[in-house]
Amino acid sequence: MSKVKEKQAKRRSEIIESLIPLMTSEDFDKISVSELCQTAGISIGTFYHYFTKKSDMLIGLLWIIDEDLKENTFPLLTNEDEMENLRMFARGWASYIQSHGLERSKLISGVNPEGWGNLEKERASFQKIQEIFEAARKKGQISKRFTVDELTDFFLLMLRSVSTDWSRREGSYDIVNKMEGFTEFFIQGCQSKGNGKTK
Amino acid sequence: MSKVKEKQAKRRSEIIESLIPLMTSEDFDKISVSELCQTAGISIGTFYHYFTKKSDMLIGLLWIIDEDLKENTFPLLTNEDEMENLRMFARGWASYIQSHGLERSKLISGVNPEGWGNLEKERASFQKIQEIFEAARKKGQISKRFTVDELTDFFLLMLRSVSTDWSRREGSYDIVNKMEGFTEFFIQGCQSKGNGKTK
Amino acid sequence: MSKVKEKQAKRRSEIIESLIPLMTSEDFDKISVSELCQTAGISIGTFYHYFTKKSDMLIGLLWIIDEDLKENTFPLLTNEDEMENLRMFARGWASYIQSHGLERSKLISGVNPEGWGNLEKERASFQKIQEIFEAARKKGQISKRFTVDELTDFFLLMLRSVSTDWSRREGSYDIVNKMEGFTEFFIQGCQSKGNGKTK
Amino acid sequence: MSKVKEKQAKRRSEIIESLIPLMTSEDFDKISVSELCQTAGISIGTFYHYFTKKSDMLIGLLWIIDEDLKENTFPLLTNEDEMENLRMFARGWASYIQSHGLERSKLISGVNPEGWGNLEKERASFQKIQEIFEAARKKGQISKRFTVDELTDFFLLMLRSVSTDWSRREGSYDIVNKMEGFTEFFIQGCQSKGNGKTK
DNA sequence: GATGAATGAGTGTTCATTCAT
DNA sequence: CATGAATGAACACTCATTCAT
Repeated sequence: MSKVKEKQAKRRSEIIESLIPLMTSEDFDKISVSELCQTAGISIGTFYHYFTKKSDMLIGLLWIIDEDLKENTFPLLTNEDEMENLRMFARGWASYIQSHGLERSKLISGVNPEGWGNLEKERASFQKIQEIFEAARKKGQISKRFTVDELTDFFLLMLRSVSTDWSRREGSYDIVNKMEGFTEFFIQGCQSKGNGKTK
Repeated sequence: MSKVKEKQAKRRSEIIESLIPLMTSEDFDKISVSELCQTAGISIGTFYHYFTKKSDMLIGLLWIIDEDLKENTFPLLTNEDEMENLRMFARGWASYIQSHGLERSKLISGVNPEGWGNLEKERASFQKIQEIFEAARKKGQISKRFTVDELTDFFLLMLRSVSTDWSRREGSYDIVNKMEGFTEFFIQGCQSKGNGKTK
Repeated sequence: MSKVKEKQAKRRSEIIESLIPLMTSEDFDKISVSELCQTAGISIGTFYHYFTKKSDMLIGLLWIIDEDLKENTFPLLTNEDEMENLRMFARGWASYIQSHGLERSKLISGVNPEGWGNLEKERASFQKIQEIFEAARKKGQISKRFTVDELTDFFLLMLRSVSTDWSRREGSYDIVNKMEGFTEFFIQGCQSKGNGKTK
Repeated sequence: MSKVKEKQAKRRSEIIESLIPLMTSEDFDKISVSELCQTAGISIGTFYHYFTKKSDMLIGLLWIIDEDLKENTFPLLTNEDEMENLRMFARGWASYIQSHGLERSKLISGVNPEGWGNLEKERASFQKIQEIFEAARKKGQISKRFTVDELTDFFLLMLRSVSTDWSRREGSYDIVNKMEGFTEFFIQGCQSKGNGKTK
């Protein structure tokens, strides 16, 4: 990357970083560009100097977060037991939130899933989780009642759910611990064989 | 209710009913009032005759659905075993969807959760589920790892998740059966005691 | 047409009429919608109530003018001698300008030909002139040096040229008489057989 | 001119030359400065180093073209018969287009006549044609029906018309020959004495 | 009760121009 | 000389809401 491009990329990241709190506290569609600019302390012209379209900002934001995830969490997911990888993923995710502050909690698992079309499906986190479940299915670790897609959706929903709750309570408890609990919840659930109505 | 009021309420309901397909197929914020009116076959003036604000329509819609739920599903939730009530609720909900068509599936558990403020929390379905979990907590049926609010959120997320998946696949499988599977998934999960890493 | 639609059409025409002076004095692209609205004494909302896009206004304007032309001038163009029809067209056009005021002079032959794409080619006036030249070609009344398209372009250019001049001089001379002169200029020119360099 | 100034002028010309294809293929107003810079391979800063305003570029462009015209075509216009000078001008112009490629055809007679204010009237080509018609008037070579200004306008319109047509057909015919035909058309027309309806 | 014309603040986006480096 | 980051007014267009008929 040339010096100029590098500088641009840096500034772009700075702007994005400054917008994370706003982005996570409100629906993206509900935030106007001028609001975005006021928050970032830049002019509208500057915004459009760095982002071609409003939605480019969002994509940039997700990209930054995914890069972090890829770098720090994905390398740890090498266990033979896929359920262990699931635990690892959840733990890595919870730690990430804890070290980067409240705001990002929603962004890893998806900010505003509705209306994103296929954007979410292309994201690193989504794909990684899907990979794990696919491997688990092959190894016979998960109940045949549920499809891989369903479990992926559901696992992401859980991540979102815990993160939202933690945000709502303003980080008043240990999210890593809580996350472990829910992960077990999840793992027990998806391994269940019967229909629960055993006599 | 006076004769006049009754007539008004009836017309209001008619309008709402005619808008359910549209409401469920798109994000409420993305639908304009004029689009709403065109679909319902009424003028903008008429719309504002029956609804003070655009969002009143949405509230009315949810109210209608909740009424149905209250009338047909709630009376069945009288079992001593709260987990059984949970199963009942899920089954009632799945049946409702099956008999009323694809479109309403999202509306029971919430159309556009984000940005609703506290609207969701005031809804009958949310409150009923919360009641069940509170009772279950008192009876010691659920793990202490999770709060009632968390479980309520999570259960609703699951309902949404299954319904969304079913919509996406255009009703290609038996939702009642699928729902039972996920309910068991859920029940097993929330009864889990350990953290899964105990040897 | 229903009562409502009729009323709408009337109002639309009123708005267009009130904008003719502005439309003819400046490049359409250079006039902003808000300027248009201020001139017409309506709000931006009202403008968009009657016209879907800014350019719809322009099309409406041309339509009104063409309708007038069709009604009053076209029926006269029945002479066997096509050059006589050309004279008639030019005279009808000049009269129209004289009775409707300065402003419309440009609009018959085209306001801003550049960037119109094929809009101009679809206009009644363009097509009528083309028809006349085609008939003239068949009857052997015009030199083979020039194509029908070229002559049509050129004749319209002449109309525009005279009208622009007359506007510039604020109607200080008799346009009908002037037009006759130019029409003869034109007719002599397009009947020329040689290449002018005969020794 | 100082060495520095000279170098500046040279660079300015280079930039202008590199922009001719773009300038002639699109409406000047529709081309943004950044587009101009990208095409010329310079930065926005550099552009504004050489041109005070965007429109300065256009004026510079016309100036270059006019210089060429002055140098190569004007010296030939010395015939006693002004109509011969007109033929010469048209021929010189057509040759110029043929040797410099399609793109410049519009630029000689004017790129975007509308909205130029008096810019066009100050251009060398306009003034030269006007001089010819003035001389012709004095010598009694042209009909008294038309003013010098009208004929000048009209002659330029013809040049534009032929050039536009040639561009549109991508140079598929011999423009010099075509131009001769139209010049004769024009000359015959402007020498006409009667009103054509005399018996 | 029913209508739809009218409103105007608000939206995302463009772009000529300035200026510190 | 050259750069491109920064600016902000301006643009076309949307839409929830009001109100006279």
